[in-house]
Amino acid sequence: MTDLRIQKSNRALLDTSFQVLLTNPHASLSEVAKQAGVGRATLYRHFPTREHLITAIAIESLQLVKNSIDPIVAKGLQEEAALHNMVMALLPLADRFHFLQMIWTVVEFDQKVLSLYENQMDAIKCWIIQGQKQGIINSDLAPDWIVSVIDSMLYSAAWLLANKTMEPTEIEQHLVQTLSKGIQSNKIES
Amino acid sequence: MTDLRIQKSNRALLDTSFQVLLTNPHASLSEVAKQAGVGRATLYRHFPTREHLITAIAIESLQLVKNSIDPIVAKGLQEEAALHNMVMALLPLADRFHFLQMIWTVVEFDQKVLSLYENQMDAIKCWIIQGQKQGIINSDLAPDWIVSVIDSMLYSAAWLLANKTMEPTEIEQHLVQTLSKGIQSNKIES
DNA sequence: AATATATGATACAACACTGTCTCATAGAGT
DNA sequence: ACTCTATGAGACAGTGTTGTATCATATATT
Repeated sequence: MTDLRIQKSNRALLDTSFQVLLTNPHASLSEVAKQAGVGRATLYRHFPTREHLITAIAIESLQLVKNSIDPIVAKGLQEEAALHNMVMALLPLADRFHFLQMIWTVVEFDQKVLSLYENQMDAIKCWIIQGQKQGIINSDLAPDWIVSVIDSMLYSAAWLLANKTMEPTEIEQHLVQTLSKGIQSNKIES
Repeated sequence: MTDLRIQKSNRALLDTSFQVLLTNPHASLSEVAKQAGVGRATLYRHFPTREHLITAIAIESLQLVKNSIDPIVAKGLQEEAALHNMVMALLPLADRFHFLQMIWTVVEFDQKVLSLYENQMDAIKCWIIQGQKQGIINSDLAPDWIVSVIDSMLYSAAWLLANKTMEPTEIEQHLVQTLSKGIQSNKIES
């Protein structure tokens, strides 16, 4: 039914352009196509404009994030371990966060992408608020602040990962530790 | 001696282009000149190329940061208050950090700027290491990680400030609190 | 094997931005 | 008041990118 060639090109373009644009948000589409091992014309057949391409990557990134987060959010934030799980689930997607954050400054996003993003952030925010009610998360801090901190620390982690200045496992530990101490409720002193 | 017009144009260009490029790193120089209320030709007289302009902003930003940080680093990190002071000194310059971090991904920096930046980061790193030896800062965390976290949290703060989602004073409190708890040594339990 | 179609290569016009140049003018310094 | 010069406006060529169109070829699908 569906031509294999289409799927192959599509995947190569989606994957490669993500990598390329992550490194250089203003790489030309010639460059992207070249790196993807695909003709420039083919790129335009799959994605009519540059904006379409970026939007597609953004949507896929948000979908990946959603898939990782949803089950954890669903379980609720009733124990400290949940925060740990969240960070561990998000860390492999740090580069996707990085992409969204970076491209945001360069491109005006589609309304569809915007609402996807906001829904995602709202879900985390509600989850945080629940954690605050449960006494897990420090209630002195505004939920918006906490979400923003999680976001930016993932960015940090992604940067250090990309530049290979630290070992992935070490970054994991540091991220969980710093974040936990930074935002957890200080009521619990065992 | 020095023509006032030169100074006026130079200041307007430096200030405005910082603001404009902060919002959109790929704004054209026409746009920059227009916003600065200066002719495009004048911009090119002051800064021969786009790279010269960006380099000039970067150097000024690093200088501002240096001026704020140096006295605090000089005092050393021997008490918790020092960390507080550092954050408070850096917060007003969060947008400068934001700029450096953002432009970094877009432009290959001059070697001069690069070494300025690295010296700055090294100074903070040494200061952190000192704090670790003093038992103020958590020794489990790599200095590189801590520097990166400070950097990214400032970014967070800058973003929230820019988007006016939170009050400046509230952001200050949250920033100091989250950072302190996140990286301070946990030996001290009063 | 025969047909359909996705692809690569290439040419093309439209467009925006860069950096250079010129010239009249407004505004500095003396 | 006079001179010097920084500025604004505009024209200009060069360049790179975008998006469209065409055509022969390779490769799926049937």
